[in-house]
Amino acid sequence: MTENPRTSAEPDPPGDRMPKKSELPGTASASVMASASVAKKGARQRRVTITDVGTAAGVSTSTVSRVLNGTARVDPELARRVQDAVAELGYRPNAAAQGLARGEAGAIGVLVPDLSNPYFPDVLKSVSAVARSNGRRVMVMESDEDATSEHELAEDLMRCCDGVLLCSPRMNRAELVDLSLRGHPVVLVNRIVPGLSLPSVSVDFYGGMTLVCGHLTQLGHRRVAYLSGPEASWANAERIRAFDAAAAFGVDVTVIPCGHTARHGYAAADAVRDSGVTAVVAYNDLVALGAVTALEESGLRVPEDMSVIGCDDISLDDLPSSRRLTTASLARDELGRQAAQTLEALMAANGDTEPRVIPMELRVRHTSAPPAVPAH
Amino acid sequence: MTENPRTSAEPDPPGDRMPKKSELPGTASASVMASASVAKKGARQRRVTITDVGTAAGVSTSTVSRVLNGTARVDPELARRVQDAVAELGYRPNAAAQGLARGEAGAIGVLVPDLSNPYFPDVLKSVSAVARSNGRRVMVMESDEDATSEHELAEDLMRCCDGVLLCSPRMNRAELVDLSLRGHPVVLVNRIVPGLSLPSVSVDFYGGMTLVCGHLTQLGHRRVAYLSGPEASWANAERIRAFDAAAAFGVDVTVIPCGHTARHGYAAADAVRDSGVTAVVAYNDLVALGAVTALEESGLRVPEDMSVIGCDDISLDDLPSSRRLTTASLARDELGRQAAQTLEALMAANGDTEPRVIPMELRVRHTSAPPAVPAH
DNA sequence: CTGTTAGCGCATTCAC
DNA sequence: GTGAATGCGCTAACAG
Repeated sequence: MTENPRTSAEPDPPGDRMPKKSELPGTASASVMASASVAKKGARQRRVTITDVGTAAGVSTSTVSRVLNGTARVDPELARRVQDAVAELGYRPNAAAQGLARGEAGAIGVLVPDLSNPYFPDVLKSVSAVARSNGRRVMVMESDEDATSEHELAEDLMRCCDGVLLCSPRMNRAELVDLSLRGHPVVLVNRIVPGLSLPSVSVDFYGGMTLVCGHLTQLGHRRVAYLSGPEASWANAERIRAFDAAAAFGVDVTVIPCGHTARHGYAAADAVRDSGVTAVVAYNDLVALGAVTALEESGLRVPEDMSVIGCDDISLDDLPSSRRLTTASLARDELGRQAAQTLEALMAANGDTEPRVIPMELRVRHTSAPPAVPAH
Repeated sequence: MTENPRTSAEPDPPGDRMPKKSELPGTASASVMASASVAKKGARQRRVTITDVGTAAGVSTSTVSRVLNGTARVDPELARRVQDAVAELGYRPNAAAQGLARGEAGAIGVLVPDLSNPYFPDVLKSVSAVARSNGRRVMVMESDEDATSEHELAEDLMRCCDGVLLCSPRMNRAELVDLSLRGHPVVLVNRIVPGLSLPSVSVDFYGGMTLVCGHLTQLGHRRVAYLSGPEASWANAERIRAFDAAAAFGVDVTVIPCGHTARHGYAAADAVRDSGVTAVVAYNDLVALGAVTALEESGLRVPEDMSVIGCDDISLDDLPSSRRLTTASLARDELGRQAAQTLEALMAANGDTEPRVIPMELRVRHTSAPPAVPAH
């Protein structure tokens, strides 16, 4: 034990200090803590309302509302009394009541298929940033890659949020149409459905995979495997579409059903070996790294014996790996930001946003190389 | 292109089918789609309310409410008419109004410091499972390891949720006390604050690290480094406390300030080398894997030259890595389940739950071995 | 500038 | 078993 004995355990010694004025309301009057202490947890006492505040401050509820929301000018003296009362009573506005009266919830919802993939938390961060800058909360829900529950979750979200971001939705077209008919702000992220009137922001996976194929071709690869992701994934379909097109350049792509996790990639390694390819492209970086692991465990060298290419470029920041994965990269923060902005515009009825597309770039790193036995 | 040409692109060919009856309400009447189509997105038309349904069905709003909530017996004929009207109109209850009237939001909130660590999504899954089984939504917020914003986010959550789960909160004791005084259901996950009246569910990190130290000792290690996590982390403090105690067994632990991500671990590798230890314990698996990567890149062999031990055991399921990390493991789903149940009990006023502790187990895998030059 | 009056959409007493 | 009336807590006209 050399350093920093244990100071980090309790940032503040017990009872050391009370919250600073700037942190908490309720420091204006000496009786604050006393009245707060009354709020024992046993007695589910009636929450303090705006009326209580008004009474305590000797003003009407409208005035309280005004100073709290800055809706209109209020006599400084009254404002002070209100704020004191708020602090004194520990008043917090009731979100449901505000929502009802204002006609909006003050929150946006985000539905994602899988939080375990660092990809989504990253997107979420920038979504949250713009949402908060607009004074809105963010409500996250995860469908766990389950297309069945997704529609219901989306409905839930729509019921309690002013707008919803559907990330990589797996639900079928009909369900999407159903949601789009609600007249509720919804934007699609990474899913483009022809004929659907929903704004969308998506990544150019087709372009990204085309770059990957080009890279592989120039390296001399001819036979390539693709570890396919979730069946209902639009992103997956786009990647496959790119491989289709690549056939014109002499690239023969074998699609191997796989999945979206490292575990899936790990399990698919045998099939990759057996397929006789010299390179494999994975649905995403997680799958790719899983595959690399299994491939190496089975005695193959990457990239000498087998090139492995990922997608999403999550490895750099989020994943620990001695393998610097060659991958298709995108600005996840930009994706999140544009999605949130599009939704914001929609909610402001400044809609009619045309489909936005985030480009991909090829990142050549250490898992791609010419094939051991060049084609021709 | 060998298989599965592109069928997965659109699960349903455009216009192929409408939602099945079991999936969606609104199929009862032939005019459903027609009326739904009226809901153009441009005209922010008034949402259909329970009154509209009542009118359409020729009953009072109370009756509508009754059939919708199953609150009381209703004439089957009327019930049918109500349900038809609901379907026809595409009625969805307004969450805010329900919340206001019922006096509860129908949701619980979960605050986590970092969604990018697979640890939290895992916990979230089981929290969601029990919440949903209780008919409650789950609202997730991320503080991004920022102790400053955490208190505010928690307040936000409390305002719109019936109960809140504070996971690994970084805020200081005073802020925690402030929240605990609100008389609002809150349970602490992975943070124990003496004298605080909040129920808690936490992992026995102390015990876990003690096992790790024992393992290392028996292997023959005497000089060990600890890559320390966030300063405000209780879990981090607990780990350090265990190292303190381990000193009695002749283990000399050097604490190296580090962080909570793989990148942090990667960056700290030099310091580990320089410290002259034969083994290093990381704040978590992410950090450990980052360290392994850097260590190996610098020419050291793991575990021959340096043992590396993690914490949380996320590598197995979530992380791709050719390194099977020796680590301290816990049942994350159990942690989430117990936390959610404790909160549920609190909300039902069946509170007074005593602190729950989730045990840790040692998982000896491939990154720990006897030191190259055994002590003595 | 401020107080009074109406709802927001729904659940829930009450009478019938 | 059903409808009418009341109120949840708050905001937004509306008068003053």
